Amino acid sequence: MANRPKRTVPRRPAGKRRLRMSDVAQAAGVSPITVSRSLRENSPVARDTREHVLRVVKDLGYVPDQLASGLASQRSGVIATMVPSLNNPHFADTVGALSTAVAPAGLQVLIAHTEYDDAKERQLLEMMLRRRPEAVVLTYDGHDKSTLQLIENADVPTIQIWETPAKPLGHVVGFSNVDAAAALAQRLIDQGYTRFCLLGEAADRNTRGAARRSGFRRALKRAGLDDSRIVRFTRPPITMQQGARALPEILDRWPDTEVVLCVSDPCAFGVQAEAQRLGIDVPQQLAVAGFGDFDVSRVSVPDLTTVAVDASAIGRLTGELILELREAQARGATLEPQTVLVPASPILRGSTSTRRRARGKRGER
Amino acid sequence: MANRPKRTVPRRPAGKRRLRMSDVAQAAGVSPITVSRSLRENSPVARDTREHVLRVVKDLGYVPDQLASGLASQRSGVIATMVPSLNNPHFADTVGALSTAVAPAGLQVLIAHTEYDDAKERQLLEMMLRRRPEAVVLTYDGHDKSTLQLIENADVPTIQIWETPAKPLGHVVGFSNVDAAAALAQRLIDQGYTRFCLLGEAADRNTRGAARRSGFRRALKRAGLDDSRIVRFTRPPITMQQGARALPEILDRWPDTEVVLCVSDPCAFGVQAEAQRLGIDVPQQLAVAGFGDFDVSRVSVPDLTTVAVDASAIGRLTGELILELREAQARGATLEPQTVLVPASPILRGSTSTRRRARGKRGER
DNA sequence: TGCATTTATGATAGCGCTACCATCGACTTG
DNA sequence: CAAGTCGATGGTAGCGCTATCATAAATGCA
Repeated sequence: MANRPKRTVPRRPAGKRRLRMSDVAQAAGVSPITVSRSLRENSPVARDTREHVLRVVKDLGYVPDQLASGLASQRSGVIATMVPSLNNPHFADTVGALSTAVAPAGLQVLIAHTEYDDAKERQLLEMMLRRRPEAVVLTYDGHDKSTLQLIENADVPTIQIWETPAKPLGHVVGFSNVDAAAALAQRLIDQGYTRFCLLGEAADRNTRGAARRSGFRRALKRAGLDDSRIVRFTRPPITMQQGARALPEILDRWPDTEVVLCVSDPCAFGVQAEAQRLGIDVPQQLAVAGFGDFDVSRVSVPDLTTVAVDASAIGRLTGELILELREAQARGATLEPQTVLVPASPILRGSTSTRRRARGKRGER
Repeated sequence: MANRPKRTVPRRPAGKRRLRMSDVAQAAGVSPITVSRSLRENSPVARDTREHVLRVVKDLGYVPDQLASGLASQRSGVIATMVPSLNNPHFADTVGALSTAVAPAGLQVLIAHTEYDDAKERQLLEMMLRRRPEAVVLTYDGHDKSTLQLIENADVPTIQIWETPAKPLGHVVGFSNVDAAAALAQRLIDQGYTRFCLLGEAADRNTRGAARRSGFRRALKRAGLDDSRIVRFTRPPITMQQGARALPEILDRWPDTEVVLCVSDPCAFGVQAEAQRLGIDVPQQLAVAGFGDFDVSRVSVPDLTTVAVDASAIGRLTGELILELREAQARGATLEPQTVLVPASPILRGSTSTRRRARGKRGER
């Protein structure tokens, strides 16, 4: 059993080796573990020792290696977040608030955008799971089976946001898109509107757009109104351009339409802009409503009726939930699946009239 | 030299232990290293062996641990990206394209948003450096000293995007905001406009907004025109609302203004919407131009004159550059600092008139 | 004062993977 | 046919950190 010779060449060239914890320890005259403890709060180190070590850390410009730390502690410090699209101010706000909320705990948010594609979602999720995230945040209700399997195997806390799924995978932070959309439609029905057209995406399930359409239709049906005037685009997100292109089709198929209910504000802005281009007065000849209370809806002329959602709150509350989960885990406890609701309520603005309207006006155009 | 007893309790409870590579190896009847090689392309494994191993991996639902892999290989698979704000369609496009470009190589993009705050930038950058990123992407020109020090110490390839800094830290993928803004202003000067007002952020350096203003002013100065009509907001990003609120001030201070040049499209849209609200015709009484060719600029009525920038191309080219760097590093080579330029050119649309204008029209309002 | 308890620090052994070198057999080549 | 070459696989020793246990010193309590 002859001893092989020790490694002759170190893996990293010795000349420009990166600083390690042991280098700091040596410089500070303590053991590496004391440096480790000094760098973490809530570790039993004498105040003087910690101050001294931190000074040395700063002087040397030492930056700890979180790959090593994560491997040893089995805590990656990563939160995996799947969003359908980065290019959506709401998700940007949510993710921003989430990362701000968890940053003090040293957690970072890793984002993947699925582009509303199941296969891509699965693949990206697996990529994220390799980093052993401490929580997975999903901005989706529907997921295909292999994705669900992946999450189940991973044994990681899951938080679904921007939704209230019928069968949650774990925790939930969101609101009911169905109810919020229905509430908006109801408000417009109350004002005397009767002929609605719905603008949204093709899918009939598993997207927020589908949920909103279903809410719109529920309100119309309950009021005994026609809920069959629907224009569908391919897949989300629906753009301003698509909204603009849809208006002529709507006017062509249902010339007496009074209100266009859109899956989201950008789409509604497109409709409104196209109406302006065509010389159709909003809201006198045609009313328009969106969903989400985007910036553009507050600035456009007239400003847009919509549903206000507090995107930042969703992110913040998600972050707080994650911190709770983490703390519970540290205590060896587990948290029951939580459902946190955030408000989402209609805001009536200039793009829909507040007075009861005479019927048929638009039909005469 | 008595042997201490071996650890009695394993770190992870044995019951629900996560699958490791050695489990896969055992199940497949090969050594762990063969599993490792099978999972990576370009590793010398017999085709049959690899297929067999991959099947076992799939059957067991094994997901490799990238913390461990990264630590051992000294390749984190992470690209650190600093953006000022997530809530900006351009950066969203750039980051999206970047992550799509590098995904095939197994790289993931870690994003931090600095909110245009130096201290925050430094802190977030250090957080990212702990993950030992393989490249750092900065969407900023100006950085304070301690940030620069951090990057220098980290010894990591750096790519500055959306800019062409005077003194680049490393590689660059972007365009000259100064030149692009000057080109837009020049086109408008060519059309006969003479009285310009500039709308932008407070800072005079180190932001894209400052660079654009300086480009606008350069063109005005060269044409012998007044470049002193400037309205400044606090800090970027400038919103639609801020644009809207600025218009009355502009009209008050310089009633004969012909053109409002804005630091970005959202701001320009705000100005245009406010003009509509005030009954000022765009472009007949007032012309408006933005920067960036956002969605809203193509849909609004009239559509907005702007500078088109290919945000996705910046991301894609950055990704390709990173892959090149990586490959070079694998060969033991190093790449000279590259500068990759993307096009950015003015687009004249309805918010500025294409006909030479009679002067003073607006003054008569 | 003596003993239990707490506090501060250290030594050791992994965390799960891959770099490095070694080995072995098959194949080529003069 | 010996010697070299190459392709496939494996053994070992880390990567840089922290969990765990051990130990020494300080403190509390009767």
